[in-house]
Amino acid sequence: MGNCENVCDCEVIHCDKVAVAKQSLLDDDTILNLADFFKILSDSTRVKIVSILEKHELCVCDIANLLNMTKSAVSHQLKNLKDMNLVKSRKIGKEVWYALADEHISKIFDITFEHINEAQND
Amino acid sequence: MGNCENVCDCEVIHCDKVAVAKQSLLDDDTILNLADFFKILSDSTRVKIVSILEKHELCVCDIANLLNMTKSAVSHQLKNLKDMNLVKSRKIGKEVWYALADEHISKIFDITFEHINEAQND
DNA sequence: CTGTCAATTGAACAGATATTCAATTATTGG
DNA sequence: CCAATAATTGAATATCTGTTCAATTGACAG
Repeated sequence: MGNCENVCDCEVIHCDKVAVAKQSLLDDDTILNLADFFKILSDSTRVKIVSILEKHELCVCDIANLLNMTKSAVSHQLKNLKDMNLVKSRKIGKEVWYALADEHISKIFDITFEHINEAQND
Repeated sequence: MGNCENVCDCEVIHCDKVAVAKQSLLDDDTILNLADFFKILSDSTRVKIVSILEKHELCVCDIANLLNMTKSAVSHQLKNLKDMNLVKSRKIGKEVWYALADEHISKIFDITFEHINEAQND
């Protein structure tokens, strides 16, 4: 202890363990991509939208009615979801129909359910 | 169109589709649990911590050194992670060792990687 | 062309959140 | 008991984010 550089406000660290851990650190880009992906699912409104589009293709107005929200608020969130490649859209006349773009989301939701349910049994 | 109640600022919606979608809506509690779970992974610092603890049990000071952050900042985030049952801790003397509490996270990370990588090939 | 309506957009505001800083707690060794 | 130190805690601040509101765009019908 103390024979390796401390870059924070600690005096004693476990140098060998830290050195090993440092080698398997993910690069910043990967970390940021992961965080950004989870961030898009960190809001109730967006989770609702995704869980709906998982099963139904709907237009903005439909979703707004389902969630009892304004078109504007829904549209803003749909844009966020689209930017992150979670939903896709197709325009038909004046309406824009949205659907889920990726089947990974369903898997992630399922595993997350498992985690939540198990965590509650503690 | 127009023969079902509009609760938002839209005039025309697809009543039948909305009615069907309404039946399969997840309840608010479930939605909130999902969003809260993803929220905990929506921050770079916490993703880093989780990805480290995925492979190594470390104390607060070790993590702070690895991430070049203060103990305080790391401790705050570890508390958040622990509150959401993502990490567990054991105290040995003055040190507190943290480790991953749930193996679901690794699966979720893997699937998310797939999604990110595929999305980039568009 | 003109009016209507679904959808998007940008600015503004209110609420949430990550880090910092200072103070405190808990444990060990002398 | 006292000093040292790993860790936690709470308040404060700066930044980020979701919704609202008003204005605009784009497509269709007459």
